[in-house]
Amino acid sequence: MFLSTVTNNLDAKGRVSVPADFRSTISNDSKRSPFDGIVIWPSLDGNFLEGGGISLMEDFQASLDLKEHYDPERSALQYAIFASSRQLAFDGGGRVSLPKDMHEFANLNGKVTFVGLGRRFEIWNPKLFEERRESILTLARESRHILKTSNSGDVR
Amino acid sequence: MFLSTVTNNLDAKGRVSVPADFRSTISNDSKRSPFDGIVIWPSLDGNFLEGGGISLMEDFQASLDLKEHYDPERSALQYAIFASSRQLAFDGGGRVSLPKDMHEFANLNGKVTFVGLGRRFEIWNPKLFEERRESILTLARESRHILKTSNSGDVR
DNA sequence: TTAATAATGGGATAACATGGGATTGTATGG
DNA sequence: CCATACAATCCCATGTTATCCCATTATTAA
Repeated sequence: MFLSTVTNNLDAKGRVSVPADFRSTISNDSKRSPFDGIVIWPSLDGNFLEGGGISLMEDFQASLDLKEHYDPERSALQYAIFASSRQLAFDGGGRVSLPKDMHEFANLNGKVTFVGLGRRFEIWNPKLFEERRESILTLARESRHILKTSNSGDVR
Repeated sequence: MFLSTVTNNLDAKGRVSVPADFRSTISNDSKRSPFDGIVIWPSLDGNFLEGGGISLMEDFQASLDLKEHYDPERSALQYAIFASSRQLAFDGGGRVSLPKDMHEFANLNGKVTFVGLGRRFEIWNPKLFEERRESILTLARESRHILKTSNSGDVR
């Protein structure tokens, strides 16, 4: 499970260390398929990247298999995620190198922020993430009374 | 699993490098049947090619075997895929040579784009692919809220 | 303090995509 | 049956890019 938020350096070669906690999450989970690395793709929700272990893609594959072949949703998702994604292998130090087009998409330079979100994670420009975080937390505060009454402990 | 999108050169001899990731996907998967290459066929959905490893054909075969011999769907698919497909072996450098009729069908000249879609991939004229990609991603963005809920929450 | 885990920098090495020539194979006609 | 022409395949050479490997520093744990 991907938890916590970590900011690491993006070096001149385009490499960045994946947080050690994320790496161990991936290696624990990847007994099924032994790709030692991550998969990332550009988000549909904004200028940041989304990612996870290869098993995330396999789960996704399985859910696509349930849809009809001609289902437009199915091909939309295949293009948006499978076709737009990249597999990035870890080097000996647990780093991956982010492709240049991904740099541009997510406005990455110097530092990148990994945001753990359970099954998957996000990769942000730290400054943009801070703005996003502020606005989302504001929203959460405003609506927290709704959360209290509407469920008993299962806040997501 | 076939992931990401890669554009490579089509040389004067009609050869093109299959992306290294695709090749390793095929060789990992082909323990069942050791054909070192790909299988391609003209798509039924437009002017592009579809393809995969030989194991993909075996999966098709298996699902066709579930249908009755006289099932019209069965023979239609046999004609559309098995009869229309070609096996293309890798050369020493991981290239295949695309037959001329396939060039014409998919409007290939100079550069070709490999699009990973999980179990299979597509081969496009880069320009045509870009148009298709734009329209599909637009659709995906518009319906992404639906997509989120339809995929057990966490996979977008 | 010492050892162990992480993150990071940089040089050496291997992999990949690509072009061109040489060789083999295959179909066709004599 | 052999000879020829054409095309397909193999093989090697190249530049570029990515990856491997080692060294250094910082942080944490024993």
